[in-house]
Amino acid sequence: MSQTTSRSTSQAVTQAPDLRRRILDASAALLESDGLAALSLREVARRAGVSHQAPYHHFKDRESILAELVTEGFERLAKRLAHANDQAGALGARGALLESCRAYVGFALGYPGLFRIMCRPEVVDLSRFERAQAASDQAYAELERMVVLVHRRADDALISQHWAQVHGLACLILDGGLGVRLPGARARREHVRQSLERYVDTVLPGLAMAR
Amino acid sequence: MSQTTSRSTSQAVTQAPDLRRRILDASAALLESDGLAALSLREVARRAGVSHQAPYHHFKDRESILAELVTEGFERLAKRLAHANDQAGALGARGALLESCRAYVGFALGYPGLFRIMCRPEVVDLSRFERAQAASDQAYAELERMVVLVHRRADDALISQHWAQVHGLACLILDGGLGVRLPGARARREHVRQSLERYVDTVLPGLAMAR
DNA sequence: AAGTGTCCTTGACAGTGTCAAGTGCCTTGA
DNA sequence: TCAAGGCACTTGACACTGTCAAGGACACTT
Repeated sequence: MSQTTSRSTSQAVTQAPDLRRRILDASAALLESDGLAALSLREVARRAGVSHQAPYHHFKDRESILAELVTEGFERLAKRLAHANDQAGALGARGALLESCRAYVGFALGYPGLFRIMCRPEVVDLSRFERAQAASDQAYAELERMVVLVHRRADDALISQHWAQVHGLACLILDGGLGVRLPGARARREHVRQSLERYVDTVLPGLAMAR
Repeated sequence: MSQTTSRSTSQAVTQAPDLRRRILDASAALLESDGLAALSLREVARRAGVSHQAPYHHFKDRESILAELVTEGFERLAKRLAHANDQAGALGARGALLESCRAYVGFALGYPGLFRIMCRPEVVDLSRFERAQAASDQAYAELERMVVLVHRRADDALISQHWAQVHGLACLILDGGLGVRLPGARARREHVRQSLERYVDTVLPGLAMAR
């Protein structure tokens, strides 16, 4: 009991300062390694080395844990998109747009398990979680900023078109038929590169020639 | 025995000729009304008026039931896409492309529960179900046919771009932030119309002016 | 020293998917 | 006509899940 209860061993220091954080980390790890179906509260508790009820002291229910992961995911995504936007001065509109697309798809392919629950309302209902919704809105705002940057105006249909393009590509590679048709990470990356460049050249035909 | 078995009550005639079909129908209904989370084999069996193990005589497991629904879904989607392609002669490339996009998104919005499981590999792994995979390939082939029809060549990046556009729009309205930002079926339909027209005019700028 | 709140444990319950075994009815073969 | 066998389904059990309820150890206040 000296290990688990009294947090005085070096092991405890490295792995168990904050159970809440440990639960989130174990959940994220399980999500990426074994998928959503394998992510049960009890398994998470087991991996965190606590009883099956311990997580309930830090989260209301299973969905709340996933909502926290989703929130962090949207925040990271928003940051990446913002970074791309900020490079518009250095890279120009075309370069920044391409960078933004890469950021979105790259995030999805980098954290497939996380990205999936970020867009599955039956898993996490964003309207139930204010912070998650806010983080999602923040990511949307960055997409909008990019569209304004490129097209010089904010048009809902334009934003949708842009968002759908990157989101669709991400989903299709992750979950849809494109992933099956592109075996290997290298083939995927190459395909993403080509598809995104073609997209950028489609919406910015003028800039395409000048590059 | 005049009917299938000796369930000779009038009720049986109307509701119980084929348990396999009844299970599929109950599953589909549950999927659309209460969502995937509510779709349990036992609830389906209850609604079909049989014991919780009866479905296992017709399907290997839960995933097999969903795979059958997914198969039928892809077949219906492929048929709709084929119909749009076939109208290219009458409507021209632009009209047919628009019709194809509408078919895809319309299908997704018309059967949201079904469309979701069609693109969730953690729910139904297509590679496990030959017929489902074939139906999916059939739908892909129709998308490819449309791209060839419009661009006069088959280019993987072009197909991805097109597919991502319609798929992304469907997913975002169904599951992502776009649905939240578009309350009401009317607003959604209008938004879809605008986004798709803008997309079509983007990939076919020449035809856009001549319309 | 007593009380109080925090963090965690143990125990229980209903619900799930699935395996194993049993039951009633229809068809078939002689 | 009647026994044999198979088909369609039922009953029962198991391990697993999320969640509710209650208890128990410990630190802090007063």
